[in-house]
Formats: sequence, C-alpha cells, structure tokens
Amino acid sequence: MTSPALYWLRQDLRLIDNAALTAAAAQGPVVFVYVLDDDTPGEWRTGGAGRWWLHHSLAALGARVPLVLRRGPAAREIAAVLAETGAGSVHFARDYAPWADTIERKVKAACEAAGASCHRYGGFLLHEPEAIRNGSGEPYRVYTPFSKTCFAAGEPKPLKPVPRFTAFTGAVKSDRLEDWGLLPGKPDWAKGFSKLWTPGEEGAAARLKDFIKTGLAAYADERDRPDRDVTSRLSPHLHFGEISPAQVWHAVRKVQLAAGGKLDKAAEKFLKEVLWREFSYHLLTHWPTLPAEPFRREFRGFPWREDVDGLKAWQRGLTGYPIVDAGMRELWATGIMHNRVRMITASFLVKDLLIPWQEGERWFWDTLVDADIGSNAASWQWVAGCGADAAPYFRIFNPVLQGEKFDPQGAYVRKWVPELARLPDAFIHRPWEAPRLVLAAADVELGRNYPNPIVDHGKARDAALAAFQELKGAA
DNA sequence: TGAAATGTTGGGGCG
DNA sequence: ACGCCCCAACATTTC
Repeated sequence: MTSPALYWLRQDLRLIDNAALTAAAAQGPVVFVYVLDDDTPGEWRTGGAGRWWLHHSLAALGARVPLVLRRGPAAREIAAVLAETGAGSVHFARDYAPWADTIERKVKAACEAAGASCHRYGGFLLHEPEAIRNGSGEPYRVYTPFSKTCFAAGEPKPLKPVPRFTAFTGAVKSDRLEDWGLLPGKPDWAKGFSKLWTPGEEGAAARLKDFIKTGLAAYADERDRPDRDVTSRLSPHLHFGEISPAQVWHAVRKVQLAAGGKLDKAAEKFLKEVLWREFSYHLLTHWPTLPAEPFRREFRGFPWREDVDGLKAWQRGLTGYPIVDAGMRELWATGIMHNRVRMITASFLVKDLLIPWQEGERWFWDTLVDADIGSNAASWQWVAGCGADAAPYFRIFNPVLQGEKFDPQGAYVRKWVPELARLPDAFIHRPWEAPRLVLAAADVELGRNYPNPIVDHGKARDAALAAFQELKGAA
C-alpha cells in the first residue's frame, strides 16, 4: 500500500493549475493541510477582512475535499500530521513574503527529521523573481522595462488540469473552522461582503468569466472610473490563490486572439495590471524591507506628522472631501476600493495629512479582502514617492479635480456618502463652495451631517512641498 | 497612473 | 486704421 502524500496549502486554495497538488496526487492519497498563522509575524497575519475571506474560501474548498486544519508554527504542525498519517512526502507552493523563507526552511528540516521528502514548487506568480533580470543581471527597479521583459518571456506554462487523486481518509486531528474565529463577532462589519463576493475556486472562475464577458471590452477606456463596473475584482481570488495568474493570463489572451480589434488595447491594459502585481512581488523578493522601510533611503528623514485625529477621520471617511470619504467607506463596507480611488485616498493621507505611509499600509492590510503584502507595500511607496519607480513626490492629487474628472456626475460619491446624494453635480465634489440655499435644499449641513474639510487642500499641498524641500535640504 | 505656475498666442474691445 | 490691453486657450515648465 502506498503511503499518503501531504499537500500543504498556502496561498493556493484551488485544485486546478496546481503543481504541488499534482505532484502529491502522483505519490499517493493526499492529505490536505492548512496551517493558520504558521510563523507569520503578528503584524502581518491576515487582517480582519482577509480572515473573513479565508474562512469562506476554506469552507468552499472543505466542501470538496477533506481539509486538515491546524494552527501554530507550520514546522511543528506538519511534523505532527506526518506522524499521524505516515505520509512520505510534503508538497507545497512557494510564498514570497519576507518571513516565508524561514518558515519553509523549518518545514523542510522537520520533514527531513521525520524521514519524509519535501518539495517546493513555484508560487503564485507568472515568473519566479530570480528569472526576470535586466541586461546587467540585476532585478528591475522600473516597471516599464520589467513589463516588456515579461511580455517577451512568452506565454506562461500551459495550465495543469485538476489531477486525479484520492483523498486521505484515515484519522487525523483537525481543528474546526468555526473555532478559528475568523469571522467578525459583534458588530458584524462584514454584513455587506457576502452580497458582493463568492470566495472559493468556483466563485473565482465565475468572476473571471463575467469580467471577460462584461468588463474587458470597456476596460481600457473606463478602468479609471469608479462609477463604472469594468474592473475585474479578481484581486482577492488571486490573493488566496483560488485562481492562478496564469489562468487569468491565458483566458484573456484567448479572447484577445479570437476577437482582436478593440479588445487588443483592453487586454493589453489589463495584462499590464496583472504585471504590476508581479512587479510588486519581485520587488518584495529582492528588497524584503519593502513593507517597513522606504525603498529610497533618503525618505527615512522625511518630516512625517503624528495626527491621531486626522488618521481617524481618514479611516472613517470623514475628511470632508467627498471622493476620499466615498473610497474609505466603500473599503469599510465591501473590503475593496476602486484602484483610482485608492490612489486618491492614499495621496490624501500621505500628502495632505503628512501621515506616514505605513499607517495607511496597516489600515489597508486590515480592511482589504485582497490585502497582499507585495502589492500593498509597493503601492503605498509608489504614492508616497519613496518607492521603486514611484510617482515623484511633488505629484499631489487634488481630490476635487480627481473627483470631477473620474466621477463626473458624482454617482460614486452619492452611493457611498448618501448624506450628499441630493447635492447638484456642480457641488458634489466641493460641498463647501455650495451656496447656503443649495445646501439647505439638499439637506446638507456642513459641520453637522457632513464634515467641513479637515484641511485646506491648497495649504496642505504647500506644506507637503515644503516638507519635501526640508528633506532635500537635509540630504 | 498630476497640478499649479508660468509662458505664448491670437482674437476682440477700445481709445 | 492702428496699437494697446485684456484674457481665454493652449503649451511649457516647475514643483
């Protein structure tokens, strides 16, 4: 009788296109093991919104295959499951987080001590970070040449089908998912999540199909419009590996080749966004301090401010700038925020309030269902101007102009900031300029049912530029 | 994957 | 008729 093989689930909660599972299935009956909170440092454990997602994703997968759920250091738990099942090998996909390598080494050591072989496979990227280098053999620090090299590297490997496997059915200890407390208690802030999301491999596949059918054609022209519905919303599915980036890539390529014309531009734009995710993770792999420290070292001396009230107003969507508040409330209500609005809200925190980007990074980590250590760190540094290939610091978003440009009728603001819903278009992004009578007709009382702007953007901009000058002077 | 400040041009009002 | 000024509208530079 063949001994079972242990498949250690990481951020790959799916059965299709799964090298580790395919290899495990070839060995013998598969023991599916998920370990919560392995040895991830406390501050980077899956945040609140992510834990909601994780619960439902594990529930969805657990309905298809028997899952062994464990909690604690991965090496200890894997060793225990090896002992309980007599499995002869362990298979898992690589993680790129800065702490992952240590965890994976400990698992390997534990396997060796138990006399089991240990196999690591490629992770949740299209290309391994070691494989994409510039002419001088260095990792890229600039996105555009990076993306060109990725496109030139050819199509990702063909997808692996769901392998034929038998699931291990012997006795193994497992936690109960309900006991992990991944779902919010009271108040249940995730009430609105289930209307929008279907975690799990099937939900991910359906989302991809729907995006290609209804969003992709308009993607190139409308992807910056938060009042439209053309973005893929695949990010949380990708984060938990319910779908692989290669699946997404191949699916988009397929319709691009079949339809051509307008879809060419749209598909190209979309695949470039997939490559931003890729770029972020490559940066993280080569510069593991990315989540904590500015990539451009001179920014270590930046005169950030401590502003508890400002941070709180930003988090709660009470800054008095409608597009900022709409974004922060969308995030809280749904676990996601439109990409354009992420840039606007992030710019506001970092440039208008001069609050350290790490504070924003932390908040997004806790509230986004797609919170992803690489993309989150790289994107915050991009906005703050201290990242690799970042926006120059002096590129400061004006929340009024951005709102008027990308949400011209204010539909997005009206949806998420209902107290402003009755304002006419002309004032929806600048309520403080509305005449008294207009405000009264719309039932808006600034300072009572909607805040006055917590900062004057013009003055805040000047202060941000002055802070930047200070930094340059000190350098 | 900005925005504001500054510079340039050209049409029209007007002395 | 002419020059002058004002100021959109657009382009360029600067932050």
